[in-house]
Parts: sequence; C-alpha cells; structure tokens
Amino acid sequence: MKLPQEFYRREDVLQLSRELLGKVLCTRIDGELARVVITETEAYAGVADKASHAYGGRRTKRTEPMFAAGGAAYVYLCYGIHHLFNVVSNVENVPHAILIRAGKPLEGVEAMLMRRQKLTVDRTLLGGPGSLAKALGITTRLTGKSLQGNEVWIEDRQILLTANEIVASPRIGVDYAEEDALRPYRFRADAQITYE
DNA sequence: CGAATGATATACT
DNA sequence: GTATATCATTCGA
Repeated sequence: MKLPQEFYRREDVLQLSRELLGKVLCTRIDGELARVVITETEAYAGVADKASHAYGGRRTKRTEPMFAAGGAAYVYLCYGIHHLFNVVSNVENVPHAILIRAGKPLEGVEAMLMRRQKLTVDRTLLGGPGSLAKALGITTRLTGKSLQGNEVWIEDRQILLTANEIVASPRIGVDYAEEDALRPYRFRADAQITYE
C-alpha cells in the first residue's frame, strides 16, 4: 500500500530518512512497472543546511518543488547527466528533502536492465543515485509530482529492518558545505533484507 | 585515478 | 541577454 501524505509531512527529516530504508520505491513509466527496496538515503535539512539546494531559503525554478508540502518528488539534473530522485518532506515552505541513493531490485528487473543497458543484475544496477534513477526511468519530468499519483510512489511492504542495521555516516560529495559537510545525514542498510 | 558531461545559478554587459 | 563557474556523479583505465 502507498504511504499516506502524513508520513512525509512530519518535522524530523532524519527520522524520516531512517524510516524510508526498507520501503519500496515504485515507478510506472512508459507502462513499465518497477519496484526497488530503498537501502540508502541522505537527509537535506532545509534552509539551515549548507549542503541543501534550499540553503538560506534559495528559491528558484529548480528548487521550487522542495518548498511544497511533503509527499512529492523533487528530481533534478546533476553533472549534466544524472537525474537524482528526492522525496520532499515536512510542511509547505519548509524545504526538507531526502535523496534516495541506492536500492535493491524487487520487480520489473527486465525494464531496469533495459534502461541501464545491462544484461545481468549486479550491485551497480541500482548502486548510486544516478544509476538508481536511470534504472527506474526517472527524469526531471517527474519533479513536483505527487507520490500519491500513478507514475511514482512509495509503498510499505513490511520489509524487516531493525534499527541497529542502519549505519549513519557523512554525506557524499558535499565538501563545500563547511561545518555541515560532516553531519551523519546518510543512512545505509547494507545488511541483507528479509521479507515477511 | 581522472576525464567527461550539460543544466543551472549567478554575475555580469 | 550572454557568459562561465559550479556541481547531492559515473565510467573506464
């Protein structure tokens, strides 16, 4: 079942980042259904976080979706090539977001292999935010879309993860963020995933 | 390890 | 309107 709006609209973006681990990110693009278990996330804590695009309340055409109420997608292009998928959280005008960095395939493996131009499943299929978005067919076309729609959404499949399997560490590629660069806002669930 | 990639923000004319 | 520095990265040695 789809996670409800309220799930995304809470205040604690760090807690939400942890809870997204083990949830199932789903897309239906070009008629191809794909499902992925989320195994790595990064929190971007709004206007006070120097690593965030919305730092200091910077509001542009690109960052606009982050200022909407939680429960929508924020997709942007990085390094000219990679589409990165984020989940918008918190209430309107509080631009918190969570970057989905990695996952494990669950359904729609054929479509993912096709999009990634690969023949076999390995850890690079969904390893890294750019690869993950590509495998799922996510592009900037989806930015600002609601997660209650039928193109992209997140489900709770009762996948079992215990808190101590989650490892927190500094975020990737944010050296420029000064004192915020070392904050442990990255969450990984490397341990094998079991299904109920 | 290092190059490649192009949209975006920002600072100009 | 135009320029250019800057990237929440990937891929191939």
